[in-house]
Amino acid sequence: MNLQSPESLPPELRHVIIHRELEPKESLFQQGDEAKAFYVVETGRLKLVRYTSDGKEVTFPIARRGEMIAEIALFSDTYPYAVIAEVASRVIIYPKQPILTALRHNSELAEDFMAMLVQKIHDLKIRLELRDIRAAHERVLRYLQYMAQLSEQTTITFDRPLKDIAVDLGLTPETLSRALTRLEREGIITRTRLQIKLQNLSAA
Amino acid sequence: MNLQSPESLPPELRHVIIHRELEPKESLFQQGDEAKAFYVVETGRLKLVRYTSDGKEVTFPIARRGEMIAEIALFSDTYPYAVIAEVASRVIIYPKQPILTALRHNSELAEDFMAMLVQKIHDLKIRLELRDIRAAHERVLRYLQYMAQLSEQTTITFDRPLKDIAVDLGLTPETLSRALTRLEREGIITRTRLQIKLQNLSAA
DNA sequence: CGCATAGTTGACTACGCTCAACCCTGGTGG
DNA sequence: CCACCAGGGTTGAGCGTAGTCAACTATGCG
Repeated sequence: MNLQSPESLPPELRHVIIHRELEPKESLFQQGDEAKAFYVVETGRLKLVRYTSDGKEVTFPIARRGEMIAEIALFSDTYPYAVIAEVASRVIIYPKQPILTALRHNSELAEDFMAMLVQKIHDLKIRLELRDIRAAHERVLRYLQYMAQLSEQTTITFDRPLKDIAVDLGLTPETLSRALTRLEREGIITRTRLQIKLQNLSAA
Repeated sequence: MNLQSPESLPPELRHVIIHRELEPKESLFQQGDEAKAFYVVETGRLKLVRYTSDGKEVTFPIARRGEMIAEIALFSDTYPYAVIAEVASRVIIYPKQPILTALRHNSELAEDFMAMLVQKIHDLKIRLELRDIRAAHERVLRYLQYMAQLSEQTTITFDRPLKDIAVDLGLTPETLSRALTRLEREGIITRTRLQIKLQNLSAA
């Protein structure tokens, strides 16, 4: 049972979910809208946009397939931010009341949901930790090590452009590029296009 | 019913929880230890430390009373990081199996737990968003606005030293100090010690 | 009264950002 | 098949700002 793959859900929940296709720039919901559902990304790439009281906006990327969007909706009346598709995307819609009811009555589902939340917390912490590493090349290296660890490989293949990785890391594409060439020059990684191989995981 | 205040818990859960006092520098658990419990901070201040494969360490502050620690333990076999008390601290211990059982059988408790997790995700996202604001004074201002919004006040009183705030914001104390004096000089805030008042929430 | 710690201020440095030019690749159309 | 174009990636030069180090002040506690 898994909220990321609806076909595994129990029938009473499976038939209340809807899919929605979004075109580039189309918004899934606006900041302040009534919180009616939470979502899971099926395909595409979206971003979260928050408008602050002084009118500026802060954005936050939502990239990965299977990522939850607006889980806060379940425990809040309105959305505290807007979500906008960056490219054509497809999401699963879980309407608030039905999913809350299902979570209450189906402990297995609730457990899966909790595990997803916990995982997300872990991911966010990692990302925040990375930001505390000032030196770009070290931050990138730590990121690569983390990715390698996840996939249990020493070679990482990116499924999206480096400039997207850069914003995830809080760097500009230029700085990321320089950091990678530096790591390569120092013999810590080798790379071909979007493939990067870590050389010696043990050494400093 | 609330995991942050044990007296509100049902008896079957209340009598399995334990409290633990930690002295400064004492560790709650080590990275790689078997995940036996998750925790909630009652008093004090702790930090999370992760040792990377190349021996360096990355830390992460855990400050607030009521904050959960190691919720990942519930869905993982080992702790992926260590937690160490920075000052004398006291935590509630929720042993893994009993709490998992309670969450399965008590949907109200599960809902409270999910709400806590969702809230934590929200907090982490906000913190991550703040890091994307490069200019120190703007980052600080955004942080102050966010704090003010939470407490629905225009005056913020800090319960911990500014240098702790600084690390939360990813700044050095010196830079935070300069940012605050700048905001004050520009008439955006006024302050006395650890009290800060936002002047005009509307203007840029 | 003195000590420890927090906070402030100053001078200098370093590193990431910005802007700009250029290369390379892949896709499209004549 | 080549010409063109668009986007990603790389490289370079210069700048700005946060970090670092150090000295000093303020505050609170024994």
